[in-house]
Amino acid sequence: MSEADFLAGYDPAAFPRPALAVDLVLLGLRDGRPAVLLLERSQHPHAGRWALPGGFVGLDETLDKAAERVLREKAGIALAHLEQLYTFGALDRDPRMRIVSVAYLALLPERSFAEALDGEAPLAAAILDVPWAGETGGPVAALSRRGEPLALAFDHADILALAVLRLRGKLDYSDVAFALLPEQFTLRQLQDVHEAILGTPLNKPAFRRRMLDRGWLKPTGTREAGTSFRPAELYRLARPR
Amino acid sequence: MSEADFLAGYDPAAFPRPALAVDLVLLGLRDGRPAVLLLERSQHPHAGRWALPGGFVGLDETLDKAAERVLREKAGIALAHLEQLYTFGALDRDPRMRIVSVAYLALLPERSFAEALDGEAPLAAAILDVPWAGETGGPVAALSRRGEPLALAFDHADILALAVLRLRGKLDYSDVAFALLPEQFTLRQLQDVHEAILGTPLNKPAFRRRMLDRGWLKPTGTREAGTSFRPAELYRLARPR
DNA sequence: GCAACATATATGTGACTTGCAACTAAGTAA
DNA sequence: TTACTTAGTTGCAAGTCACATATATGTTGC
Repeated sequence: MSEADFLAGYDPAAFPRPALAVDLVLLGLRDGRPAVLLLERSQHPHAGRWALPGGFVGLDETLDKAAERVLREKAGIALAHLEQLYTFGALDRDPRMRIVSVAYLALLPERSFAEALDGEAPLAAAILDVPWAGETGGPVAALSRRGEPLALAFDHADILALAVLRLRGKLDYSDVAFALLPEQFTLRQLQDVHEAILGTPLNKPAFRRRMLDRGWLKPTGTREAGTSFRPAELYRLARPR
Repeated sequence: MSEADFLAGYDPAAFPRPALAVDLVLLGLRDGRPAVLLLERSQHPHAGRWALPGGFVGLDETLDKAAERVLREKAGIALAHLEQLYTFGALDRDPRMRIVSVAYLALLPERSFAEALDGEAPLAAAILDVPWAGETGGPVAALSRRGEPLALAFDHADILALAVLRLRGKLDYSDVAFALLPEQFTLRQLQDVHEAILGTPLNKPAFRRRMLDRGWLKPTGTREAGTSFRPAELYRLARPR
């Protein structure tokens, strides 16, 4: 925009602006299935429904910083892989006022996910039920521990659906999968992550070859402990994330 | 966010909000190279620099609608493929005040691109010089007609770089390329689009097979006109976009 | 009407990738 | 020592892709 256009068409004091928020999809794995951390809303609107942790963007913080703050304050998580997902701007997405929300995807290794659940924040885990294959897209459901679908607040079902879609799309050509694993992991664990996200079984030798040929993995020389059978080699990311 | 959190932590009247804008990457092809339409800024800040067309998001319009409006009002383009790219929220991206901008990618077929250039809006075309291969990523330059790099305003160089990156990534598995072509086109034209975006030559028979095997294309039965050699078959998209 | 020409379109082939099944290796447990 | 379970490997068929080559079909010039 030119400054003339700007001054002529928009007086920042005179025209009200949409509010700007960030919402976080806190995604991890539970029992080999994708899961998210949600907050139960106690007040209307959408009281009793489940919502993504979110917060407003301060004037003095970037979007990424706002997402980190929400991660810390609302979920009690110090560190996680965070990436911007999409910005949702429907007029009626929040009944109170116009709120535009920048959705972020946070990927939590199993341990962080469990710690966040046990922490101060009143978070609950919900299994993501994805009824479509590949990158078809479509709605997803968040299931309670008993397998019942949870009612989601606002447009958060759409945000969850997009999160799964994006993750599936990036899984094979990027290193996001490692954000869901501890620092050291076996190839089987890596395959389990891929299978959980994609929702389909993968061929073991082919997967192994592909991963090792990529050159991202470095064997540690140590093996996993505590198994009652042959322990697998532990790997780590060669170029740390 | 819970409503309690919301009311406790954020009084919409008391706390100032970032301004929210959309910026458009108007992308087309010129002489087999990717090109964008830019506006020269006449006022400070960044007077004399080149900027993406943009505008503020109204309280009563969605992000997509705001992008359509900018497309119409600032570029005089009635219709184009529009998709959200990324939301830029650095604190100092605009020296006047805090502005968060949702960047959109608009894809223009050659004809729309030329019409926009000849229209009312004072747009100029700039060739995109992409000095990296594949999806490496990195900075891009906008070149004037004489091949000199143009000084870009704000963080618009970053936005352009991301636009190229995204387009390259989506080119092969989505149908975005067709948004850069007229309704009817030859396979050679389609290949030219791919080569221009990717910045590398492609193998003809392989490209042809891949495209035809996808099942997206439908031969029209007619051929291109005006060639001084064997005219190629014209295709259209089977499932219109 | 006929060759020259330029490009469209099709075919053939070897290198590489992927999916699957069967195999060997290495640990625990009894 | 043997049974068992999972880790990790090997071999091969099917499919994909890049490249070279061959054929087809329009225009242009004579």
